[in-house]
Amino acid sequence: MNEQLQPLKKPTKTGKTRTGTQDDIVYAHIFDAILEQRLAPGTKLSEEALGEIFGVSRTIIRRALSRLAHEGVVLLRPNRGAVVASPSVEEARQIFFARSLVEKAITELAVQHASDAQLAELRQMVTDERDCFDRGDRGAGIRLSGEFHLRLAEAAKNAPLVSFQRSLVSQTSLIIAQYESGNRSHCSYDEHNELIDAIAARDSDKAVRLMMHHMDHIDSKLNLEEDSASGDLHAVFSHLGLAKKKPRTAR
Amino acid sequence: MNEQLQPLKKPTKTGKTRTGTQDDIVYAHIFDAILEQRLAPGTKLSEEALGEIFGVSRTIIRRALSRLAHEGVVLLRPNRGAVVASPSVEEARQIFFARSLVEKAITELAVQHASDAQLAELRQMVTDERDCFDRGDRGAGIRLSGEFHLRLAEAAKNAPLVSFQRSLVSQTSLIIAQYESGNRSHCSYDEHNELIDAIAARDSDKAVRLMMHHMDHIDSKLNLEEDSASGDLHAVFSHLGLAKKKPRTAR
DNA sequence: TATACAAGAATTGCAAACAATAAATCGGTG
DNA sequence: CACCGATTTATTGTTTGCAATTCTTGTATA
Repeated sequence: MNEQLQPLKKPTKTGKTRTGTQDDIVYAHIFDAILEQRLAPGTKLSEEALGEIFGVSRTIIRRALSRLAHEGVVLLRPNRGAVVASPSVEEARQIFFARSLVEKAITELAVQHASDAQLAELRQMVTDERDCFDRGDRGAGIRLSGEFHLRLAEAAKNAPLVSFQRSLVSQTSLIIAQYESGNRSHCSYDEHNELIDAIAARDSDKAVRLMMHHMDHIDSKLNLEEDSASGDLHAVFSHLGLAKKKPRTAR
Repeated sequence: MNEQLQPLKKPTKTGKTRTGTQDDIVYAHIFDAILEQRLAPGTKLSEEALGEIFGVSRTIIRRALSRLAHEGVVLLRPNRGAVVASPSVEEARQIFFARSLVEKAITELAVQHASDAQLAELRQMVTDERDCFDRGDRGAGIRLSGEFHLRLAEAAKNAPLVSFQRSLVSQTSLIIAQYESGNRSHCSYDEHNELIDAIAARDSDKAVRLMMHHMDHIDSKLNLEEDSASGDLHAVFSHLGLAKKKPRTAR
């Protein structure tokens, strides 16, 4: 009577077998679902529904949602529940700016501090990433691409930057899933490999240059110029210019 | 019977009258107490005790502690409760590195985007800060000094950076409270004023130079070289050299 | 005397019940 | 027929109680 449908294993395909607390497991499941776009931006995340799905109480769900909100992939409106975040173009720009800043610093630090073991692990991740795209699993590919940057941050050995990077990568993945233009060739694993080479050679200038180019590359793949179809109805129909102003002149 | 001892007003002396949800109120109270060093690093934060103090349930306390843990001012150990964080020297270095990075970017952005109203508000904050130090309220001074940098980040108009800055400023305040050397003349409100002048003049180079100097100044006021008294008993008494090695040679 | 073990106490983790708030539907009215 | 308001419903916010884990302290033994 106490047994769950399934004792809630973590879904990550990356070999993370760490069987964390329920909290972490639910968090990871929702997180992955969002980043793999199985949960579209704007989707409402009902506490009760999620609790039933995962076989846990709302307390757990609530905490997981709180963590996700902290990372910016979930929007938590008071008394109105949680929805999958849908970054606006302006927010996307801000995130990219911050991320470029952080990636530059991380690259410089990684050149100084990355161990050979960490570099080997990064290479393995690039391989996994390529496999995903070859297999056609675009969602997992995007997620692994993000995890690559997160691991690189860990190699930089600066805890606050890692934490910030985690948030930025999550949101970036969301943006990519939301704004990426048609061609799916954003798969940048070769750029990742070049980057590892430069870091392994301890060539700071080259590594930074590659990273910046990589960022520009990702950015250029998105169509952030005009608002693509968003959930904002007002924005969608604003060009019609037939907004019904409330007839009451003063109140 | 439902009435509280005091309906939990926010403690901030900065005029933030926004009466948020209970969650926010408790969060702000603990936050300020830590930053003003009324709660020393290492202090255990019992959920039940705090709940009784604030007149709310453990649930609220728990959430507040979770937020504080996210910002790094509280350490949340599973099944072991929460304690006020006590950053190590290495952690302090990492935080300062990240913060210098972020402050530089924020300064550049603030030069571009800060409105006159925001600059006026910043000047007011510096005045308040000076008043605090004149009044001898060191704790509040440290906190206001941090809030100045947070407001400056808001003037930069980049939400992710603001969020990160909030975390960094909190931890920096904790570090200052923990590691500041004797002389209390760290009060850097004049440097803050100079900084505002440069930003108001839209002189990016000068503003950045002043900010970097300001960071170095704060850094130099700390004695991060040797571990000062921490909660680690082993470290405190290590010089005595009478550590009892466990007699068992192998096990 | 020091170590190992065990029982007790205290504290956190979790879940279900209760209360409050916002959305939605239905009915009334100009 | 459109618009405004009250009731109903659904969902979130909060409290309380129970279960599980950990820390402490006391006791026995080598």
